[in-house]
Amino acid sequence: MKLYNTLTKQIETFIPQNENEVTMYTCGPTVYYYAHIGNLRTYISEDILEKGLNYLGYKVKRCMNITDVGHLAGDSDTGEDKMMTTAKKEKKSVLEIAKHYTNAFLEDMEKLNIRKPQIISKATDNIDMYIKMITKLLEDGYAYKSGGNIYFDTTKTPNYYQLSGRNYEDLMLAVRSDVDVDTNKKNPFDFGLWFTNSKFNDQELKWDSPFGIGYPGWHIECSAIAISNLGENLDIHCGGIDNIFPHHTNEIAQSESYLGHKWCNYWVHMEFLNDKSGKMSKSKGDSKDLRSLIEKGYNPIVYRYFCLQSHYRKTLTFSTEGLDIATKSYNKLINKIKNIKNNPEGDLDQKIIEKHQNNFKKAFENDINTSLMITSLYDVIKEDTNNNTKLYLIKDFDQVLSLNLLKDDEISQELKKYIEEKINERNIAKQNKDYAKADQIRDELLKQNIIIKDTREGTTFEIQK
RNA sequence: GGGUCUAUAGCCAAGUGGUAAGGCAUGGGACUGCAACUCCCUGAUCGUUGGUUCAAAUCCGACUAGGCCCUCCA
Repeated sequence: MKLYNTLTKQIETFIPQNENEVTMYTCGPTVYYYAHIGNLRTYISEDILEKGLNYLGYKVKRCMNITDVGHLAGDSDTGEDKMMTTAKKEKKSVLEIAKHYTNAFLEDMEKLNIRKPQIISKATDNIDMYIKMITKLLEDGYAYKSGGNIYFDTTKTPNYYQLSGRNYEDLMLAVRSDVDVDTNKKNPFDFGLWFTNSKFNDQELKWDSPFGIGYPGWHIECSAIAISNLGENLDIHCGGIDNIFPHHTNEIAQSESYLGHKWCNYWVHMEFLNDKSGKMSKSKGDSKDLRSLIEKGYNPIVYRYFCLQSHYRKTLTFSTEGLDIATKSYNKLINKIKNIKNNPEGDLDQKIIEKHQNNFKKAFENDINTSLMITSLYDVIKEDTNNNTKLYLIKDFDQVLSLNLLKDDEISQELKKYIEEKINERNIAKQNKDYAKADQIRDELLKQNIIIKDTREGTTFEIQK
């Protein structure tokens, strides 16, 4: 298995610390609004990574956080807490907001066939661990108290800039003039671990701690949740590419300072979903969430298919045209599979099976080459072999792809009977050359999203989703 | 401005030194009462430009364009 590692900027052979089990941490959402489809692209890629590793025979222990403590909402220092902003707007408590959008997030995951991570942990459930870590970091001299807050001293970690590929001087040059400097910090890139004295006085959730009543900084959460759930040595840490700096950089600094040794071996970052103008994001105000796609009639699984055609380390341009094309392509694919499914025959050909499984594996092992994985699915469909062998392989691949390739349309007996009667009626009309009536029946069914198909074997139907 | 990534046909893309996979779309044909479905056929010398090499889309340099990060964001 080859994976691109942001830490070394190279494609490396993946070797987990335990032979058969992989620990995987994936940064989760901040639940102040519906997840953006760009966020969801990242989770789809992570899902493929997890299932692909399963396919190769690894057990995967995956953990994800849910951020339900606030982060700043605005770009400037007038910004307020995101969770607070929504809470005020919707006249609910911060926790009610968090609960609502956490559930919505889990529903989105389910609709996209993303497996729920084995461990999901809320930021607000881990305060004790933050306190434990911060206490030790203070004791060991990695952190300091200033102006009522606790900060991490970035000059204490020699490899602070490795992940981001920057250095102190570059960052100094890059300091933006429109953000006020926090005068409590010793060094400009130090970051807060615990705040009791925020510039923003509207943080709703606060906890008691040895450092005073306050709330945790933005980075300690992931470190603490990862370490307490997955142990001191992590195999893979995933997240969106924008997390490289500062979030993951800071995670490494605080985690390794706390642990006293290297923490995570492989850092895997997912590229963005853009539109023609560039990055799509919640803060940009274009609220492209999965719900709005479904309202427009798109199948969530088509969005998954759309994402899988591309590669996780390449920006993908989102457009409705692109999604329309993906819809056609996906429907065609499903149709082809249906034809195979309707004519099961033959004994499994182990040689063929092995050949295609190897191709599929190779595609995955090549830094998660999902578009090649899809290609190998098409290769199976085109292969000169019996249908049962094809079905076996399609089912096998779909364990990873999760595109509902073999899912049956759930249809009630009454509906089926009704449609069959209508088809029968139409065929009689056709025999009598009463095409007006035949077309009328076809249109009538179409209005109910039922599509009629005249094949050589007879007339079949399909329910449009 | 600094860092970093990307650049293959209309779109998504494979390709990791030996003369460009695949999917969708387009056009043509078969099938059909018409249509849809299905099937067959159909397209690019790889951003530009130098260089290395017997040989480059593939390696190196320059340039151009674009994305992302540098502020919470997948």
